[in-house]
Amino acid sequence: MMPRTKGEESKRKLLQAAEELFAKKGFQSTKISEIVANAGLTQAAFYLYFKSKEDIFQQMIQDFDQQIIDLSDAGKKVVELVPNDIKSYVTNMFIQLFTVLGKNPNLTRIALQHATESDQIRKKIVEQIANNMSNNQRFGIVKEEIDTWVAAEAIVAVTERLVNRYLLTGEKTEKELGEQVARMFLSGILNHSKSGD
Amino acid sequence: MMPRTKGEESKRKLLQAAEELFAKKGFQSTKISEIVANAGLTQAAFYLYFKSKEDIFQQMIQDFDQQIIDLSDAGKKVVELVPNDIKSYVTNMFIQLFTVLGKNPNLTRIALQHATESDQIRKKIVEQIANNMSNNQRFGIVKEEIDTWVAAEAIVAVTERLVNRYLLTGEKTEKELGEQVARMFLSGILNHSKSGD
Amino acid sequence: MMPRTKGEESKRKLLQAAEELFAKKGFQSTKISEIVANAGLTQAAFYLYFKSKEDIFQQMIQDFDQQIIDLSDAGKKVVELVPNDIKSYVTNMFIQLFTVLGKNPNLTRIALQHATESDQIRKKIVEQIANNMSNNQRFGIVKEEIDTWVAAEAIVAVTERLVNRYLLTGEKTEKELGEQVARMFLSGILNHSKSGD
Amino acid sequence: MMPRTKGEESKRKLLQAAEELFAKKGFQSTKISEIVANAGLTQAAFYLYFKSKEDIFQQMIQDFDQQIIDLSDAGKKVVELVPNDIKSYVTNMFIQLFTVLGKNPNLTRIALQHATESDQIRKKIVEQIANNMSNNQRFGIVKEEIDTWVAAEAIVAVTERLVNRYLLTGEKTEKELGEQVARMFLSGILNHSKSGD
DNA sequence: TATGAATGAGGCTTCATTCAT
DNA sequence: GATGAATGAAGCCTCATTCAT
Repeated sequence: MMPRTKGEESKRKLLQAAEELFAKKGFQSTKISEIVANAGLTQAAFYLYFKSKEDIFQQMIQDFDQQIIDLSDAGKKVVELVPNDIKSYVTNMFIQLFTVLGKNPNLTRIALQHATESDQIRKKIVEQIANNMSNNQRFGIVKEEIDTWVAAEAIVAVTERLVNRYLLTGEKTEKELGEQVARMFLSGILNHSKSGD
Repeated sequence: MMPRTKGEESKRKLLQAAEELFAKKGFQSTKISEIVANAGLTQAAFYLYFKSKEDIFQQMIQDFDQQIIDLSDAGKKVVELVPNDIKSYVTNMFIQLFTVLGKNPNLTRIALQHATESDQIRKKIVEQIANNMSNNQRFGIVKEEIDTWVAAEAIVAVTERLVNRYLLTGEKTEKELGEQVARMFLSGILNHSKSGD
Repeated sequence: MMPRTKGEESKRKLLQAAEELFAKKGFQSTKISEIVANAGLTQAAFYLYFKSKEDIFQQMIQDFDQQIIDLSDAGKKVVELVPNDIKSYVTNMFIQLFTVLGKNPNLTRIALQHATESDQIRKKIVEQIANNMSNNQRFGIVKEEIDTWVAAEAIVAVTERLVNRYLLTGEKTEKELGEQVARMFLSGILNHSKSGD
Repeated sequence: MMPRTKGEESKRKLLQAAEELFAKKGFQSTKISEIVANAGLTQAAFYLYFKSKEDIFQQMIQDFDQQIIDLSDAGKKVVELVPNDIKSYVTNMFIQLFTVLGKNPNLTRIALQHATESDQIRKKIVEQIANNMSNNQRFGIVKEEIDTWVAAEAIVAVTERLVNRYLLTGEKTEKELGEQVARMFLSGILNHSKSGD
């Protein structure tokens, strides 16, 4: 994990600098000159490791993308379980979502902003949540009248925004947010169950 | 409403073109050359009506800003009413919100994206909703344990996203979305009332 | 002299405005938009009276040029006279020079600055003075060892500068400057004569 | 003195080209495209070394400014000496002045033309000469009736013009001009002394 | 006699990218 | 593995000038 060679170290520095700048100023507004300055290198060095500005962006997203996929896969496995305590299950899922996105606030911001890419990533997350929810709808856990795609979009939008607004600023923790959101959505989405509050 | 002079017509065309492009590609990525091309004018003409790219943006936002303020004011008046049918009241509020933002999907997208400005506008909307909700909290209508600011941010985030995802594409109407969202949030936010479904 | 028609009046206003601006900011830095603004007209109107920016400049210079030629001619006539009082004659010449240039401080400034033109006008003035002086050299009035062309250039340079520095600012009058300059140059240029101080 | 690195060499070429063009065509009329063309570089290269057109101008002036200050300081030291041979002293001063300005004919022209800056630089030179002269006036060397500031302005104007007219063209040397000018001004400014011609 | 509207050409400046060392 | 130097392409903006009315 720790870079061995000087080259790997330089590349890491560049990725790090780019991540911070992209998050702070957006992709377009971030200049290569700024990235290399923040990384303590020259502009030419940048092109030793990346083919273009777009390239560094892609490489940056990839890792993040993988984490999302992992979350997604984890999600799939949980689907089959019919939880005793639905409420805590859902709350947990929210906390998980906040945790993944909150661990990479910069990447979250970047990924969900960059036009083309964001749609890809967002789509993956939304898809995973929607499928999950549809499944639970078949089990009678999620209300019939809920449009699971709309709900999934809503959940992602809320999570994304609250990460930026409260997690990034340190005003609230993953747990607090997860609980708040669960509370807001739960009884709207789930059927009245004995496990409700 | 219809511009009388040629100049006014040209300015309108430029604003129109800019709005579409800003919404589609973002402020930074939109080139003045594209705006004027879409408006059927030359680049020099642009500067007959706007001092800079930032200027056209500001002028564009102003109108929208006013509509938001109007909505805000309308909202304040409704606060005092203790509705018999809370559910339909809230649903209505959501439909209203979708309608205002949905009427200006481009502007919504632009305003809520452009760094500095977005914070201003978003803040106004969120503030209005949060205050409204806090009021209702005092009346015992909204649950104690809800953080109204978090909830308001959530509502705006959801609305914004669904407008872009479903209203803009024509896949759903304001009414459909308003009802869906009300359904999702309602029982999470409101106390169990006889007016619930 | 007073313009009869509206057109003449407009043209006069434009010339007036241009003169002031050219003098204050130079030819290049003065924009047509500024000229017409100062004249209370539109840019299109400008082209009713002048073919181009260069054109208004030329027309402006012409009048001035004529005055210089007139001074020149007057100078020639005086040459033949062998004055009794050389000192007062020279002083007078200086006062005259200051008067002509001082009457048109703007034009002086403009004419002597605008690259191409200035050389023409300056040349005329210098030539006239140099010839005059050479003549007087033959009469033994001006010292043999004086290079009359150098002296003439010097005289014009001094006059030009002092007009700008002291006449334009109102700090000194033509008379004062004429006398000062005469005093400075006289005994350097003229042979010791009984009319010296 | 000779630039070591390629970059320094390029910067030097740009300064050189700019100097010539500014002198020939004035600041405003000189385009950056012309400067870089004359320096054999591209327009982008210009911005490797200078922040703007104004910037290259400032850097150019600085050196010159320093030389003027040095001359000024040298001048101050000489003030105290009551020279035996005033004439040769003054002649020398003129030769010195011609030499400094003549060594940088372009800069002289530029510095004394560019509005804001020129006033600064000209003022410095004029001030130095005027003070010098006032001092000598107290010693009875310079005539009472001479306005030393007017005289100083005159001297600078003459020097400036003759440098451009005769030194730049190679028609006359510093020595020749210095002597001519000394001759013209000397007896006008100085009291009749045994050291006069 | 004048104006409202528009434009072509060109200026300054920025930036991602390349290449020789 | 890195840098100093340079560039091409493109962006924003200005300004003298034109033309229909």
